Amino acid sequence: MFEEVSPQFTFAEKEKQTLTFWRENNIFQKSMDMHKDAPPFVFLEGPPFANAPPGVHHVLARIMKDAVCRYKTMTGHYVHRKAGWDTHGLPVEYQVEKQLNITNKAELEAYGVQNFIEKCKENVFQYEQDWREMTERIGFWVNLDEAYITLSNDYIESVWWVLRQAWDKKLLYQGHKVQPYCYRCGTTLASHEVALGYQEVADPSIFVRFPLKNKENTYLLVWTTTPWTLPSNLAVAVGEDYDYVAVEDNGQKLILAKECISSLFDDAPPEIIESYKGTDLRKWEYEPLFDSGQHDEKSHYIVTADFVTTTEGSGLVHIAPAFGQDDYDIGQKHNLPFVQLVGDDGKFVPDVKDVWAGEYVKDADPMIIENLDERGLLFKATEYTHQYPFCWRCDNPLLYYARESWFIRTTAIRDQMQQHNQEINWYPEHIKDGRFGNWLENNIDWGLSRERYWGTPLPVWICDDCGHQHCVGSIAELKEIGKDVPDDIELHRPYVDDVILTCEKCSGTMHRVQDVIDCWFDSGCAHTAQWHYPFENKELFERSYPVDFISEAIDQTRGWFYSLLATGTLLYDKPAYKNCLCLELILASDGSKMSKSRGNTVDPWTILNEQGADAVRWYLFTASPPWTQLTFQIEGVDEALKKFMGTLQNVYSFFVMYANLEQVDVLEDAPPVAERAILDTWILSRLHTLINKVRDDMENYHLTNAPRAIESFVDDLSNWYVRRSRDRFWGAEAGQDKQAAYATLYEVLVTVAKLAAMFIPFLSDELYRNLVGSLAPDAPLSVHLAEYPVADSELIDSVLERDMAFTREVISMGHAARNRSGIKTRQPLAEITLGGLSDEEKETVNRMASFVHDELNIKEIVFTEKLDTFAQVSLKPNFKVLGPKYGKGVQAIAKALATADTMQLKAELEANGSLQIEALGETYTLETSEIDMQTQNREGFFVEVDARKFVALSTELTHELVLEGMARELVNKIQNMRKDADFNVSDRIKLSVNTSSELVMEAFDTHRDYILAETLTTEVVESLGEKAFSLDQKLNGEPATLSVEQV
RNA sequence: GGGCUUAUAGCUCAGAAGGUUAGAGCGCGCGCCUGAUAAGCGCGAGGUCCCUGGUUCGAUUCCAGGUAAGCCCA
Repeated sequence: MFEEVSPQFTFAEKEKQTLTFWRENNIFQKSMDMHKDAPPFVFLEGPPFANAPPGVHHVLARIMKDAVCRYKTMTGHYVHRKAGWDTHGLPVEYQVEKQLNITNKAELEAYGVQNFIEKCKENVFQYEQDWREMTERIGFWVNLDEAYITLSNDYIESVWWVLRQAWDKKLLYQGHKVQPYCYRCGTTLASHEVALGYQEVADPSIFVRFPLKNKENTYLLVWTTTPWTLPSNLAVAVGEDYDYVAVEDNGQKLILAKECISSLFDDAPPEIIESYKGTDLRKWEYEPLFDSGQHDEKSHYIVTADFVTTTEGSGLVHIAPAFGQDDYDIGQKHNLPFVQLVGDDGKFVPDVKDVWAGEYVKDADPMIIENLDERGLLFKATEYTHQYPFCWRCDNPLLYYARESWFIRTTAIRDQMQQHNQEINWYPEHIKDGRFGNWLENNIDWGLSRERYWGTPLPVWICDDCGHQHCVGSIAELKEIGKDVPDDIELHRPYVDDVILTCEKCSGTMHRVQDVIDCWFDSGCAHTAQWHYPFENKELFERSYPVDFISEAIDQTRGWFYSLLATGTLLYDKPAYKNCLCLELILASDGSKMSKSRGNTVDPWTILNEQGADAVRWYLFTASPPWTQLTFQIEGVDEALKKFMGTLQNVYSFFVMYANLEQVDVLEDAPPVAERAILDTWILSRLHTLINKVRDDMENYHLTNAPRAIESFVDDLSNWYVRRSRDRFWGAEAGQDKQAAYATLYEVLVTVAKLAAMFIPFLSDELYRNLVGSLAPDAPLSVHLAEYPVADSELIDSVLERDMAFTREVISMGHAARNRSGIKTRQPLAEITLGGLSDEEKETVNRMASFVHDELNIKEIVFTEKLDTFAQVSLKPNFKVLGPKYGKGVQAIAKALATADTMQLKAELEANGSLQIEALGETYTLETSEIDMQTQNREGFFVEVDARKFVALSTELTHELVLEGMARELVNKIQNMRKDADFNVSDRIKLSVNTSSELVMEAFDTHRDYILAETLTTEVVESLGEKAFSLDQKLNGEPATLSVEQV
């Protein structure tokens, strides 16, 4: 006996019971342990931040990971699932600053770095409990208790080791990086913060004459909107392919882009004296406008650059490498000196001898403009309105500013990274050579350092005396060479800042650089640091690198996908991962981005509590491929629940209900498949085809096609197999066919539970445990400990599947014809006529005739060749065949066929196997295979026509048919009364029929046995007492009073 | 401004190595069935396959250029 399936339940409630079962029986752990010695499939969890509650997009990522890991487990792999947490970085610092009402570094230092760091540690795990609960509730199996945490000493030590490897390979260096910097807060800003603070402002827009060397009275006309950067000018950039001219202006020669003339000389166009290409100007030298100091490197000459435009300005761009990324890159490329005349405080340094020394740069703008004007170098000064970033905290304008930074020289390993990228399987594939490939191609060195507090400290110490630098690679080394290092040193600021080393060169005192590192470097070391390699777990690490599978959202191309690959390449010269499933964003139901500020986010808990985890999982798996954007619709979750899970649940409860009621032993006496009914062999064939399909999709990480195929199978199972087999389960006598039906449905349900286990782990397990656990106590406890199904090719009969599909198509057309005729299905009809079928198709219909009879309630199937009596016939060329053969002629043939006498051509074709037709003065001979015969609807609503066949209904009713229809009407009415009266399905009844209609009486007498059997009537009586359930009915228009009562 | 992606029915999505009647589910309308009831089934009405050019006998599909949306970068 199976456990009864109660009709009163919610999936969400049942899922909670399943969670308890898993927990109490350690199913997750067992599913890993049982494969301890199996080939490993290595999964690496991208560590989330737990300082905000999880959202639906996290649910998406987690179930994708889960499905792959579960699948791999069930197909016999050892899948270790270690969780991880990302913990360092600016977002945490800002949250803490906000809490403490700290607005700049000075306030923070005053509060105390140590206190601050302790607050950060608390903040990081603020929502850990939420994450744990969500993770468990959605059925994401990952081991949270052995999670790697990027703030742990072990993790940091491994990251230090990685940095040391880079150092030893000369890939870690100090340089400059242009960053948006707030002089008031004393900090650089991350890009997303910059995006917060754009405002429209008016800045000066000036055109300056730069006197050329060796060309008398000739000036470059240079544009800038930041006069304060002019003292740091070191070059002028032009566009390589632009046209430049020298024009005559008040006795001077000015050089500018030809296209800019009109915007700069509105009144009278000046005379053009000479013309050049951008490349011609290259290396021309000019006199510095201001004293920028003495340098070894050459400076103040023209270079070419691709960012120069002529839509604004003059086509000549002033370059100050200290203030702008483009400028900085130019400086690097041309080996310009580095001139930084502005200090951390946003003011000109005292070295500047001009009047603006010590002035805040923006305040110095007018002074500089005035100075240029006095010297006759100012051509034009106006204002320029544009978007400029301001500090989102203090509202001061940001300065783009080259700051001392530490870099990883990723450009040195770019070729290897590109090569490794080619070895990675990307899903979807276009990421490889698209977004990710492009990113690698344009790779620049990784700006690693952050002038902040909460992060992995950069383990570089510098000698105060001689400037010697040393990178520490382990705690042991730190203790060995550091002075008085506490035994339990914590590798965070401010604790490591206190460690002092002795310089090996000059015995001087070495202090650590103040920076921490980019937290993307932390998570990028996960493949190594999660094991505390190389200090521990050597073997484990070696077995786990590269990892088989990672999956995160697409924004990680520049984030984790990149950082893993970069560190992996740097350390081991191997790709860090083999398969990467790249997820897209989830949009809100209105198609816009989900964000807290818009208030259109979806709280996963609402859904988990109402519809449950399986429903939301199924929705996310099937709605669209995870790499396309999904517009999240709650209705979609409902649909998944009703459409798919409801259907599966119904089939399951149908099976359990009747198996228990009929006391069938499904495992005993199961007949060999070959001896089962055609429906059984058909559904088993479909099942095994499905197994192949699902496995194939899963091997290719297509997590959408697989469940979609399962859904379509379950639909067939319910709406064809069970529907057509219903009476085999409860009407038939015990015997081989009944056994076959039960055995088949049992096998199918158990297999579907296994097939779908990685998508709907809860419902699958419930089905499995009841169906298998009840009968086979030795079987695995849970579906998640079972082996994944393997297709038996012996059971696959593709011809049968095709034939069944064809039969259902014919039946569907029959339904349509019945609909048109308006005669309800309960009324039997004498015959249907089928036309346009090939001999093979006729044979198929004959073989499947019983389905057609039962579904359409007709007595006979007739075939006809006379298409034209029922449908309009037209002939068209088979374009696919004739197109390549005749080219242009094919259109003429089509025209000729359309205008010719169709019936005559058809006769010719049938007689000769070919026909002749004239088109464009040529005669073409066309074989049967080169012609498409198409049918269209002719008058009359009882015929259903598709492209090449039709189904016609005979609507004439004989007296016998009317009686039979009335008998079925009686059965229908009585069944409804049974239901209305709340009888059990197996209750036997007494029945009385009182009617003045002779037709009803005759039908009742004629079909008495049938009616009694269908309605479980054991006794027909004249009348029933008051207890009986009684109703006046109209039966096909005839009056009758029916009464029923339980025996 | 650059790169990548997407655009098919009211909504969510399939699809076609280019072939002349483009599919499904939901929703809507009509009907059926009910010994599966959080029911179920059938049928129907819904489409310039984003736009403009090009290649081709033939383009919604391939190419180019737009437009719109999203992400990333500047």
